[in-house]
Amino acid sequence: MKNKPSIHDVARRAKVSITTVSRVINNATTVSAQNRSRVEEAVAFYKFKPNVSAQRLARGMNNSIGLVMPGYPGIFHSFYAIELIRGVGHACEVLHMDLVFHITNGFNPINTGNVGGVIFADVIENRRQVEAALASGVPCVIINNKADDLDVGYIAVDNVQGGEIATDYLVSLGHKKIATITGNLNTQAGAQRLKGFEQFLEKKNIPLPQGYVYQGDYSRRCARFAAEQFLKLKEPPTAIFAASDDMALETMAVLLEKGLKIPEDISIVGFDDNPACLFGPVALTTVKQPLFEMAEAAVRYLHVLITGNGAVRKKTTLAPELVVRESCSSPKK
Amino acid sequence: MKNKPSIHDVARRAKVSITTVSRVINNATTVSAQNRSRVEEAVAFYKFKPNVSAQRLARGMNNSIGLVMPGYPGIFHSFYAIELIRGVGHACEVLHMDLVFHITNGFNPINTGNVGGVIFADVIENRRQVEAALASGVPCVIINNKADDLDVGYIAVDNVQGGEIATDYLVSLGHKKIATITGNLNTQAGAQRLKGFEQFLEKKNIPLPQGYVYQGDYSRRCARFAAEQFLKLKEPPTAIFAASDDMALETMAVLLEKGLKIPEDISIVGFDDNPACLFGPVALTTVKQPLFEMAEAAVRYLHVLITGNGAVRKKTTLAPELVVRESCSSPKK
DNA sequence: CTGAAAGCGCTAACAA
DNA sequence: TTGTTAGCGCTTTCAG
Repeated sequence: MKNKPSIHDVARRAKVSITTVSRVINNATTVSAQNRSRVEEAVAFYKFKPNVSAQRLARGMNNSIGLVMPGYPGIFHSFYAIELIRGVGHACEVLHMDLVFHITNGFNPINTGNVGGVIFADVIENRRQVEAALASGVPCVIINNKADDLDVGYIAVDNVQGGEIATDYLVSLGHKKIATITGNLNTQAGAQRLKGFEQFLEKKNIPLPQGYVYQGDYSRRCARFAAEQFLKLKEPPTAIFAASDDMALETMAVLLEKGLKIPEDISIVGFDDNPACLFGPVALTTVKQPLFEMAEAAVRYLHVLITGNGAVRKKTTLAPELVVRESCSSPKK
Repeated sequence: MKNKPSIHDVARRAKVSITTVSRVINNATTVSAQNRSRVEEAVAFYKFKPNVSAQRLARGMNNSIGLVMPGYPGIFHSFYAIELIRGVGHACEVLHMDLVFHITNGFNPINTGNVGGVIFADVIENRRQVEAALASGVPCVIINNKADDLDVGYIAVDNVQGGEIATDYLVSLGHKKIATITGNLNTQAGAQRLKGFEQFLEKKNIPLPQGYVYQGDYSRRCARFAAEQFLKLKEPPTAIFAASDDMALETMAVLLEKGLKIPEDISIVGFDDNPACLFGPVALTTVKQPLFEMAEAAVRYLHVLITGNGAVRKKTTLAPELVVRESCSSPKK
């Protein structure tokens, strides 16, 4: 249980001042080659690692970013959340920032004093936390929620457009009876995908009968119920737009179990581009959203704000993209 | 962009010393009611939050824990990893510790100087990181890997036993032709579940024909291949033990597609107790391992080591448990 | 190119 | 119960 070596130990061994050691650590150019190599030797000798707390305190700045995610059940098993975590984690590693991870119930205020910036993975029931963070002065950015009423940067996918392109594709194939299984409508993504769907149908004068909109929550479970409901309708849909790939997959499973053929009997389009959908009986046609990239962009955004060098666009909207595979075709006559 | 209030501002407004403020912040009992309420008023007035870096520096101690996870592709989409993250996150929140999240490729040394303790979510290709962390003197704990050759605490499930109880159940049902789809055999869990499987079969003198062990990697993709292989055998198995629920699910899907009935034609047991397996056409019989609890236990373990109060058991092995549902029955005569 | 000295904001003896 | 006083380990002027 040895004491950790400090900058003083290194300085003593290298026979220089702690200032010089500090310079070497921070790659300052103003150190003679001789001193530099002596310091490096001493650093190696002691396996010296600077104390991050001391650095942060002295610099008055913090190179760690907080990722706050809503803690509602199931979110951590969604492709969405995982991709964000991966993207944020990866970008942090590249930029040598620490990722501190907060799960929030929406009530406990997260301690923003402790991080240099914070990413809100979504804003569902935690607006107050965003406001508190903003008020405290830490740089913030919101992912996947166009918070236009808040003075905060965001990086979001255009989910209305996502709903539209999925629907457009189905309509272009000739479908007139299109149902949807929505995501959790408390999430902006869920609400906007539905909006895109309804909006496009209206524009094309395609009716949306009662029972064609099943209010889901992104879970496989509800997709199962939804699919069963749709099948019981007197006029079952010939195509289904599911607001997540997980739900689309479960829908397909139900349909297959009932002996239906995909896409011959019924077409499905999902949302996410979850790689799990490449395998299985029928490769899923879906709407791809650049989750990983969004997450990375959020980290870079904060990095610029924290370090103060560079400029950023405050509000970024990314376009989703249709990925055509095998789960859709024209309806049978 | 106001400057953050410091303890001095609070002290000045409350007309006390900074020490008293510090005492209030840290819930010391030795503060008069009067002073306490004045400090509280001032804290509220300034919305004062202590600077965590300064606290850590002054205390010489760090209440944050690092979670190190291997970064190989796909891990973040596994039930296993997600449950660990959830468990660690939850426990950290309860204990007021920060969770700093490290994704590692096994090469970059993680900076342990920066956390009070570290949890290794598994030890696959990162033994050197564990050794480095240990050498640096930070408290460490390993989850789900019985690293008996390292002087470090661990909390692990008995995966050999897990493989045994799954096999035992199948054997007790009367099966003689049992195949397995293994996990990634580079993981201890994968190797040990296979060991339990083989060991039990040997004990019961049940032959294990060539082709009955498919070396998988926990992914759905390989489960699909495995299932197809098994079906092509001249003597297909009447039961399959899959080393993860994901693989079991995909196996069931393949079997169902081929027109087989579960469990009448073939029995399946999985591993994990992933809630996704409750739904679907046939509820999966599986081996439950307490992932969330393991993760929580790891955090508590470190918390004790870091704060120095309390005692801990250094090596903990948890027993897995069979969860019987509907995917197994006796083989047809 | 180098080092002395003054903090960063807070905690923890130690006295009072 | 309170305040004074040293640091915690590092960065950063500012002289030299």
